Amino acid sequence: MKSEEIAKIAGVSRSTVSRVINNYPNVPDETKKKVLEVIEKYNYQPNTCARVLAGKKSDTIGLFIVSIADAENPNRLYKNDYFNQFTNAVVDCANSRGYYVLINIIYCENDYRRVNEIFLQKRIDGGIVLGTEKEAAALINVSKKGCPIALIDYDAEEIKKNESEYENLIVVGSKDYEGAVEAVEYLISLGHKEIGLLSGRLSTFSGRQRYKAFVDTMKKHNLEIREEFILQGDFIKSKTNSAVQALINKGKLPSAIFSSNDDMAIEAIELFKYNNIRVPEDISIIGFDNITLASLIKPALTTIETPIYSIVEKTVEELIHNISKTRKGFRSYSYNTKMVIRETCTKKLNSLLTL
Amino acid sequence: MKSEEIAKIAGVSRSTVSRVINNYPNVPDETKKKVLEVIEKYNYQPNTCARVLAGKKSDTIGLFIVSIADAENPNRLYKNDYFNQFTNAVVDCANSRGYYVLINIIYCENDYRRVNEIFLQKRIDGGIVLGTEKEAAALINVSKKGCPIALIDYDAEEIKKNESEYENLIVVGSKDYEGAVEAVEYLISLGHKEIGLLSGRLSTFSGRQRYKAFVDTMKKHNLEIREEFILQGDFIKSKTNSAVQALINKGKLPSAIFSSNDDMAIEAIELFKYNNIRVPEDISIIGFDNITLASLIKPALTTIETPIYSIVEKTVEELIHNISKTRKGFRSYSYNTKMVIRETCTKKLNSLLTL
DNA sequence: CTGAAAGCGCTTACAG
DNA sequence: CTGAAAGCGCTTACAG
Repeated sequence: MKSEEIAKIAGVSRSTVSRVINNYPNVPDETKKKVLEVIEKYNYQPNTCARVLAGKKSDTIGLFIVSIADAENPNRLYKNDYFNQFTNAVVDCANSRGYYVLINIIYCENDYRRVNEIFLQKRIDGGIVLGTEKEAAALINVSKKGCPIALIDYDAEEIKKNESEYENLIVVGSKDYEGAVEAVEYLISLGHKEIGLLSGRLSTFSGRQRYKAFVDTMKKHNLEIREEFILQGDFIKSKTNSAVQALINKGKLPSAIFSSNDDMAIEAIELFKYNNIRVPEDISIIGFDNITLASLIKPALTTIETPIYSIVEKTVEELIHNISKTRKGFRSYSYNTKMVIRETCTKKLNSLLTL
Repeated sequence: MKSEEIAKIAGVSRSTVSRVINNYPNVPDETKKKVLEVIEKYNYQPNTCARVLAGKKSDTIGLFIVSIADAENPNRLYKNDYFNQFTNAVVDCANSRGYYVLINIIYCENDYRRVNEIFLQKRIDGGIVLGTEKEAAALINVSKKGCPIALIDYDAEEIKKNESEYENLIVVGSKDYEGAVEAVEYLISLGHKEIGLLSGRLSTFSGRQRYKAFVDTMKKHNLEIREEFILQGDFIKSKTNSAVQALINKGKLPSAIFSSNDDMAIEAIELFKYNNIRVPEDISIIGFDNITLASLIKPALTTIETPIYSIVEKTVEELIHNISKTRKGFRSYSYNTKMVIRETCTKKLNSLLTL
């Protein structure tokens, strides 16, 4: 069934059918009604490709999930709680605003060009990039070519320097620096002085912010930052496992750890348990993100919550503004985090743990 | 950039450019090379809509997630571990085979027609429906209109009766009946006689299978099925919560429960804990699915694992076969489940719990 | 207010 | 082996 057939049955021209479908103002109610009835009766749906080819939007948002670091895992997304929450929030928010979502996973650096390809293929009206790494420059160029792009977790300051070039770009994220400061201050307020860091990938903005906040806060309190207590987990469970195991093997633990995300914190807790190191009695640990798991593990994880749903909702809304040109110019938004105190942190005890 | 420009630069016609792009056999290597170089140089990507309009496939699979039962929750997918795993597996499998994934959530019965709409709009080459309910008849009709559809978790026997009508349909699932029998047999083998059921939605195939397996196995062992121990959780946390709380209020508990999925089992465990009922000392509980959480909660959940990744992989593969007509006719596949013993089930103790 | 016609960017018989 | 041309199903100036 195509518009011409609808037109014939309704006794009008294709043009009029099209005007009805696209809500043109100057169609008399009677004509409109007649056409709509035929459309309804025959369950007619205009061919999206024909519409796009004729100049309409595809009403589709591309979601690009950067999963480069996890390259060794064949099923990258399959059990990643953090990405899951984002993905689902994007689908929720976009669907409820009449947009379709085309999901893509960026497995390797070479895959970055897929963003450009998919845009050039006219499959999407705009894109959301999640887990943006430093190498994302290519993406930013896509936005220069006219494709509205929203980056989640990216350094907005860097872009602001040349703001005028980035008309089609949006950056949304959370106040990770402030959140991480709160986490470290909390540990210090509990009496901890020997505090370790489980660091995320420094090629991500959030990784760098959380790292910097740790260093700054320790310095502010004149606390020593011991190199052996800085563990490079890179937001990856397997890396975290080796790093923590190496620390345990050395025999000397900090009394508390700030972990740059919950995934790593949970991995560390599992490993401590396995080595008969009690959390929080022997070592306190605080995470970041507040993923679903955080409240369900035992002991329940104390952490800093990132407001994922708010971030995604804003991202989708602003992206749609850029797509429909109802707003323009580079914009960035940053949401407050919130500390969620549960069971994995306690006051520094006097007794020192001997392994 | 369009194919005509590429043609001009390469000194050939549009037709030849198209033949190169579509790998026609009778293009001399030299011509092919020349065209490919220009394409490469200018980073040309053919417009997907124009291709589809001219008769090509869209290389896009629609993923439809039926989330009707959760209608009271505004962010339906956002924190649903079970759907997450499926979604991500679909994206993984499809992307790695060169297919794009268009995700849609079916919030209410009225949304079912979106499957048809999206297909008529020519947005997708085929669809996967997850969480199919009995009302899915409409979907099956879509497949009759020529859109390849794969149903996950649906009663294949019902379709087999009129198999020849369903050329474009595929059904994939797990052997839930056998898995549930194994779960109940396990509880019985531990000495339990008073066994309760936390039942899933009976409008789903898996819900019915798991229910039937419970009843059959109890009968087989001449064990009484007490009506007050059959709790209708409908696969929903809030419903489970009320049902379990009502049971606790009555003051008489079974010594073991078979829960039709992990989500409900975990909810029940939380509630038991809150009421100072110990798992597994006071009550044993076994789940179904083996979601990520199952191994992480404390006590870790004993459960029946559904091989999600295998199911999805097969679904995507067979759907692509139907799309590209390399295979045809109704087919169904069912995967074995596997019991995963952890910490929530123990031998029936002699001491009776008094609340 | 509305129809005829051009055009969107491809693919593919057709003819040579 | 390859080009000219028709056609895919829409939208939208254009003209009336």
